[in-house]
Amino acid sequence: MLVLLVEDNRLLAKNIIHYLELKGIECDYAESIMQADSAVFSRIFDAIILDLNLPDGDGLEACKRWKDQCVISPVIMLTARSGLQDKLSGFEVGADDYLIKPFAMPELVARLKVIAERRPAPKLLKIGELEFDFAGHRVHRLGEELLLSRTGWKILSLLARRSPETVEREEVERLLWPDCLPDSDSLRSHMHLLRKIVDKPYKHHYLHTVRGIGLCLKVAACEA
Amino acid sequence: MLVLLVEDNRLLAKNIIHYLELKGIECDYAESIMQADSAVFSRIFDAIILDLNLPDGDGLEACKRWKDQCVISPVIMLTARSGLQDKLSGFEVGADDYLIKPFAMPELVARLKVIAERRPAPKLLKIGELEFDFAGHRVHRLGEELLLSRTGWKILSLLARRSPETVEREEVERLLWPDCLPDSDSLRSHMHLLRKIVDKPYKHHYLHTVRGIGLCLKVAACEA
DNA sequence: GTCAAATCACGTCAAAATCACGTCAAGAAG
DNA sequence: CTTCTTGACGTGATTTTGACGTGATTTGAC
Repeated sequence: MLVLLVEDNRLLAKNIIHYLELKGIECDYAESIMQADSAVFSRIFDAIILDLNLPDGDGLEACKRWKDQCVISPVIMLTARSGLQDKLSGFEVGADDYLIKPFAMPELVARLKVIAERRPAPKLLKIGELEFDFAGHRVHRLGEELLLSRTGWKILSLLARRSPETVEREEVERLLWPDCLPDSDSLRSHMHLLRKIVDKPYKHHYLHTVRGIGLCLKVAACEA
Repeated sequence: MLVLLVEDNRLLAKNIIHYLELKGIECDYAESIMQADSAVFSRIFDAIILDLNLPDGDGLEACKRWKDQCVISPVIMLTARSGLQDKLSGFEVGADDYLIKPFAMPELVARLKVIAERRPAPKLLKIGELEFDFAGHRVHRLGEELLLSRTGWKILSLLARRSPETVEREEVERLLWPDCLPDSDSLRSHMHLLRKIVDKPYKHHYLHTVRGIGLCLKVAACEA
């Protein structure tokens, strides 16, 4: 089991990580929302432990954003906010469980196990004629499956999660080549390949280039 | 949504039922374990609210029995027993959530909604011609038992639990070698062995490779 | 201000390099 | 003995690279 711990209190974090590892649970660690974002979108966790008071923003917002963007991993909120309204806000933005500080480690582990083993049924995201299944890593257009390469899927799913926002070129490149951006501009080729599969065979085009900015995936105005 | 409320305090029960119905949640009612048993085995509930102190026995035992007998409805325990050990016992026997009395109705509803949407972790599972017995660590295909190695079982059961999701290669490897991922790619060999037993002797193939992503086990489109 | 040249961002394509995977067999570990 | 690991090989898919064309945008001299 692999969990992501998002917690800015380093001492507490260290204790949690240590305890989880004793219990055979592997643990990635983020101490800010920014760090958490890049972790969440780069791999799938069996669960995310989310503190709500973070230096660079509110955990509630982050959780809502993740759920809106079809992040599958279940989220357990870990916080000192103990009011009923606080809890309800947590569940409102998609939390799978809510544990109040101070808490007992064994209870955290018990709840982690429950939410990790019983995942929510995968939801499908529809954008026009496109239908995304993030859990199955598949896309369909008008019922037909689009056979994408690994890179093609990565690009398209990022754009879908952000749709109809425009995603900056650089961000797409960071997703594809996290270590070092390529000297040449091979993203162009990938977009070409992607378009050939996603848009070319169909009437309407969903992949758009915003010159000088980046890329976006959205329903064409004329179609809507 | 249909829930089963198991609670011997009639006044509290009436309040809960009333509140749930306000929220559009249908509610069956049992005031003893005996009544609960007959309800649980006669229909499938989206969730079961289970009080632990009942006139004819302990809720913990009932819960354990249900889970042992593959009742898939999630159970939320509702009790005055607030000790850590009580909670752990609850999760131990398969509870999906644990709420301490006194509680706020809106929180109960929020938690009900979360657990009702989750996919259950069954002990028996059928996927096409395959039949899994997770407790007994056995698989049958068309009635014949498949004799798997320890590793083979681990891989296949993970894929089955997640079916029809695609499980990332890395996650399968983490399951097999929790400590350190192997330098060489021996998962390929295991898949080869596994396919020889699971798929090769039969017409339809269930094990699929999603190139660049991972593996999945599912009923082929053409078969359905 | 305006016009043309230079520059830039992008689409297109194909060849080459690389990678992921299925297959198998021999050896190691239990 | 069975099971697991390793490594080698072949194949086809994927990714990268670089070259070329086009139209937009900037630049700078007039």
